[in-house]
Amino acid sequence: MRLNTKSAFLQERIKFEKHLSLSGLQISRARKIVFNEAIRNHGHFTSEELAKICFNKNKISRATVYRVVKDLLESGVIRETAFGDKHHHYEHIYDEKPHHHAQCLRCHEFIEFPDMKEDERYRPYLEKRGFKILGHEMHFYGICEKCQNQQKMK
Amino acid sequence: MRLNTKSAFLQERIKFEKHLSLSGLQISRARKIVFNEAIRNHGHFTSEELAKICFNKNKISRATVYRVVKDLLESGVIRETAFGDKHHHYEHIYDEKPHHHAQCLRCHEFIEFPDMKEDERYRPYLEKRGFKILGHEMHFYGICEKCQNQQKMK
DNA sequence: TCGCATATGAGACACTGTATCATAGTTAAC
DNA sequence: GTTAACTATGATACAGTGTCTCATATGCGA
Repeated sequence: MRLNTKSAFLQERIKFEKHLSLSGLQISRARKIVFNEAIRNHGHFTSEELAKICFNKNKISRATVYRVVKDLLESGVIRETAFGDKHHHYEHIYDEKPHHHAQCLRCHEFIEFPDMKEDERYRPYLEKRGFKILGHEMHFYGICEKCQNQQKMK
Repeated sequence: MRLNTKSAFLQERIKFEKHLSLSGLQISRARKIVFNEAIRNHGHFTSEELAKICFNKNKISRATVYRVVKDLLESGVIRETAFGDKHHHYEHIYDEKPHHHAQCLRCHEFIEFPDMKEDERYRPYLEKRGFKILGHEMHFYGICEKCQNQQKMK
């Protein structure tokens, strides 16, 4: 964990609250709780998982959690990771180094690798078309080392 | 459209049929029809859209289309685009220039932009870890121009 | 504190993708 | 061409995810 963890957390909260007020939304109890649980979670999570946690701890309803997840996404506090199964996966950005994912088509395991800022060359193209970029992900797919070896053994 | 369109189409069909026979699957009427409709479609499509087309034209049932889409995926004729709304999106690979996608979080519309080969710098990193890369996609998300304007009008 | 706009919870709902199973179609051997 | 064995199909039911509705509760500016 980095030294600036506390202030990074605060920055995220400020980012979120700023987004809310700019959008005419309230800083309600439910939004605070869902925000905290999303930040507390240090892996990937789905809306359903977050909803279960928030309901068990604080009786926040499923519908509300789904609604707040959208706010978190739009504020840039969490991002959607580009997975292929039928759930939406998210991860928070706070205290994380920018990274991308490579996924094995057989075992569906992930490899994370650092962001090398290669996206910068794409930005002008999208911004010229009026697209407001909130995030990006480089998504590789293929076969991981383990699965390649298993195939050889057959 | 490129000059080699016809032969490229044939190659795709051979690729598909080869996959089927290697997997012990039959080259049935339904599989031929779904293959043709997937190739005919020159944008993104979801299983549901494909199912509607195949049912209206040829009375192929929804369940069958979903099953054939899996075959098409595994044979490499179509690929899943790494997207986040609740449908799976596919596009066929035949006759397409490499490109990536940006998606609006509100209206879910896509912008396509050309591949600038920025992924090349990531390859050594993944290959060093034994990951066999079969493809990649750069995925941007944000708010499109139209949706930004709609927010302002409120 | 009051009044109004926004948020919430509970449940119903729509939709996607999968499973089941009886029937139909395909293939290969003869 | 027939037959037998296997695979594919269609119809339907089902589970799970995410959205919508609406009555009630809460937050916020005056």
